[in-house]
Amino acid sequence: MSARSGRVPEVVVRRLPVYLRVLEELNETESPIVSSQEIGRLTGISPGQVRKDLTNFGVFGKQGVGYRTALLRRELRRILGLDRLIPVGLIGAGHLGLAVARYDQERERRHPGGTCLMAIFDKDPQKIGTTVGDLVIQDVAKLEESLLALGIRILILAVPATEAQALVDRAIRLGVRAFLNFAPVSLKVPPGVVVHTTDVGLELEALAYYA
Amino acid sequence: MSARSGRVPEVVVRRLPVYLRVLEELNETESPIVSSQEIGRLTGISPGQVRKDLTNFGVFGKQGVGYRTALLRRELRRILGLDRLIPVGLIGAGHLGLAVARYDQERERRHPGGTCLMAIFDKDPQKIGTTVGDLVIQDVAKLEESLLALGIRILILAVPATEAQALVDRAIRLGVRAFLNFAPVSLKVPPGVVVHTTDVGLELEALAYYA
DNA sequence: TAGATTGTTAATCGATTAACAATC
DNA sequence: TAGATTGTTAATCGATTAACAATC
Repeated sequence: MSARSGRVPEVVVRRLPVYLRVLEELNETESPIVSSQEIGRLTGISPGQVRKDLTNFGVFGKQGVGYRTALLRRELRRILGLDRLIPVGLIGAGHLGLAVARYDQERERRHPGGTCLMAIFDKDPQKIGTTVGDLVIQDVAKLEESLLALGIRILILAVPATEAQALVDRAIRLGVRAFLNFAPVSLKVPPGVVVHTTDVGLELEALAYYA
Repeated sequence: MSARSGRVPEVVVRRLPVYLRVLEELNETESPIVSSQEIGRLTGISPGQVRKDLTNFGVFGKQGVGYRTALLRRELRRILGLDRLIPVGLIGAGHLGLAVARYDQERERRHPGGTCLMAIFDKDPQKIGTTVGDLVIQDVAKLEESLLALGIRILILAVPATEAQALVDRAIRLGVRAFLNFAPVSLKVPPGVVVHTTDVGLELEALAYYA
């Protein structure tokens, strides 16, 4: 989880998709306008926080009125870069990797646009060539050429802990700067590269404290 | 992600399993003693932070020397409650649920003790009765009696967003106070109940900002 | 206009870092 | 003892909250 050079705190960037989600769920006709209070109620984030977060990126509301739902939704998509196709790759077609792939394909079906899973890699010859949805699992040996050909900009890692670092290093060399890591290992990356790690083991052990 | 009444910040509790992991990976004979500097190097957390976090729970080191590896490991397990069996349940035997179950069974095989997945629930009659490792998938209709019988204290949710809140409410009524939620929805829980949500969709959208 | 809600500043809160006395 | 490292306090940093002027 490396900080990026930019000026907007990561904690703010992580809240933007939460705002976007409630805006996507709001009915356009019923709620053409939405207030920071309403967004706060739907997300559990304070209205002041919502307004402060948004002002990091510009002025989107009208005083005394609120935010135009459609406009704010569009702006958030633009800020996050989701107004364009963002090709995503996945390495590791084990149980977890396949689950994430299917989960994401379903998510894309419901909310098209933005991130799009475009390649799955594995090193197991038994898996290479088989399909997941409309994707064919590729040999990870061809990672470099495939990442470049598809313009992959986010890479999901669902591989054993021992293999994750080497794969990240290879992908960074090709210009990938954003990783979602499911391997139970903390990855070393240079400044400007962001890694979000989701580690079920660590989560359970932290929850044990409260259980 | 609700705050707990206790005095130790959640951000500290979340670092404890990270410390524990490096202590478990350290070779006892090679490193009978470990310094905060070494822990810091292995985790990417500053040595001062390591010491400060630990002093929330007591005095475990020796000035001028460091921490006895075995002792600190044992103390961290005790602090987190991992010195006793913590029964864990899982609802949802879809792709993601099954992947998490298998991932966790593998984790337990390698590091026995502490959290232990003891029940899997689903509502699909086709899945009920089938096995995952040595666990038989149970009917979620029997959630209440099974949670009580097994003494489940952490519940993992791998169900559709629409079903998560109702299931959390049922489990809270039975005394479950810790949840690991994979459903793409923010759950409302009373004070004293902790929910850690892992949402692949939100993660990807936040990463899009950096991609 | 009166009422409402934003954008923004100032105050508060909390976490991290720096630094060092204690002490092994 | 001399060197090293903890435990702890003070200083810094950053994020959240409160409050309100601007203005629709």
